[in-house]
Amino acid sequence: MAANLKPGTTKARILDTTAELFMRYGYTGTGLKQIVADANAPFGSLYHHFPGGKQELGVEVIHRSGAMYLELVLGVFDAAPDIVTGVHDCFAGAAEVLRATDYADACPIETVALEVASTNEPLREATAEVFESWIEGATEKFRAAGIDDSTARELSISVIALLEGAFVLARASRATEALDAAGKTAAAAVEAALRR
Amino acid sequence: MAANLKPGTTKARILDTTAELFMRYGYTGTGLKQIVADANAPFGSLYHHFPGGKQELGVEVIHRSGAMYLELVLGVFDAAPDIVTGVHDCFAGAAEVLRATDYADACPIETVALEVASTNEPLREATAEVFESWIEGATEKFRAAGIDDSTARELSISVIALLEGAFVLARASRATEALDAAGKTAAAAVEAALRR
DNA sequence: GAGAAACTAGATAGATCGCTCTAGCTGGTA
DNA sequence: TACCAGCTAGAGCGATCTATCTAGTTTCTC
Repeated sequence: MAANLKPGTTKARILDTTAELFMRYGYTGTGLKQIVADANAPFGSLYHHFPGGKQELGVEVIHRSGAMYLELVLGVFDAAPDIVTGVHDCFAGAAEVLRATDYADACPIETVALEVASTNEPLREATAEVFESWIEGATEKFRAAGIDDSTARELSISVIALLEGAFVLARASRATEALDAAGKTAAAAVEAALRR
Repeated sequence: MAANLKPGTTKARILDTTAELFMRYGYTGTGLKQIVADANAPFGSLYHHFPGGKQELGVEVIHRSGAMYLELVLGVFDAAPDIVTGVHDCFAGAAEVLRATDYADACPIETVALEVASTNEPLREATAEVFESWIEGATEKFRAAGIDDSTARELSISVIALLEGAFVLARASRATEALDAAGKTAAAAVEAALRR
């Protein structure tokens, strides 16, 4: 966990920089030299804070980014008057961020998840844990709105899949049409579950 | 296009091998040395057939894999008695392939699409073209079933996003739960569009 | 203020990256 | 047979990759 870690420290700068680079260039596409350069950190510090090297850094970044993103999305949910609006706002917000960052900042771990799924067990497990935490977080919200357990979980998985899938299409096409369409479908799926 | 290309030739072997490696290891994660080794091809042949190097090879692999996958999915669609069953069968078939290949063979271009979206324009455009061809192919099927144009396109995007997103979750968790859930949601979305 | 621990700093090793280069081989045509 | 593309074959280049190593600096504790 990246708890009680003072912001602005070398370690925090390395983690934040790495998270950003992972979003844009992926795991294999991000070099350690580039990380320390962008983070204004000396190379030695990297291996001091992460003796396990790139893999240990990657695991920590995934957990950290995953936790931050969960909080961000739950915040959007809590600010909305109901869960249908909440889901809609998540997709709309994601579209806005994507446009503002020239289609770079989408999901912080999606690219890494696909890259490492067949090559690096510790990293794969980290991404699986993050996705599971997102699913559980969303399931809790849907259950609280009166949707039964099994439906709530299926719905959570589908909404997250819609978001992740739309990110791929949106980044490839450099357009937010996919996020708009997926957002509509996600909201409709939630409405249908509520009516059941 | 990879039309009229005899199978078994050096060029075809290179293309097929590269496509498989891209699925498992992504674009940056796949080395040219590994490609020629796996394809049983000499290094010189690679640059003879693809003077533009890795990028030209990548573009051709993306177009080729994209066209093959489109045909595969349309085949599943045509074999089904109706489009709701067709969509369901696509997700079920994908789950089966994933299980059979130890969660390696999902979408042939998704990983590459995310990797190159912010780093390589020609490759990014190739992935965007493939996704657009898939969207148009699905839209045509839905329109043929009586769904209006704009709804059909939104539905196509959503179904593809569900599939791509489920691939990420399934490969990360090494389980097909996400494909099952996304498949149910996709089928429900198609049913809803038909009832409109 | 002394000593230990934490951290910074960067040169460098060894492997691998994409790519270029020159030869040699093969099959079809004159 | 002579020739010429098309293709095969792989050595090797400069750059870059992750990781290790030693040394210097700062910060905290007693």
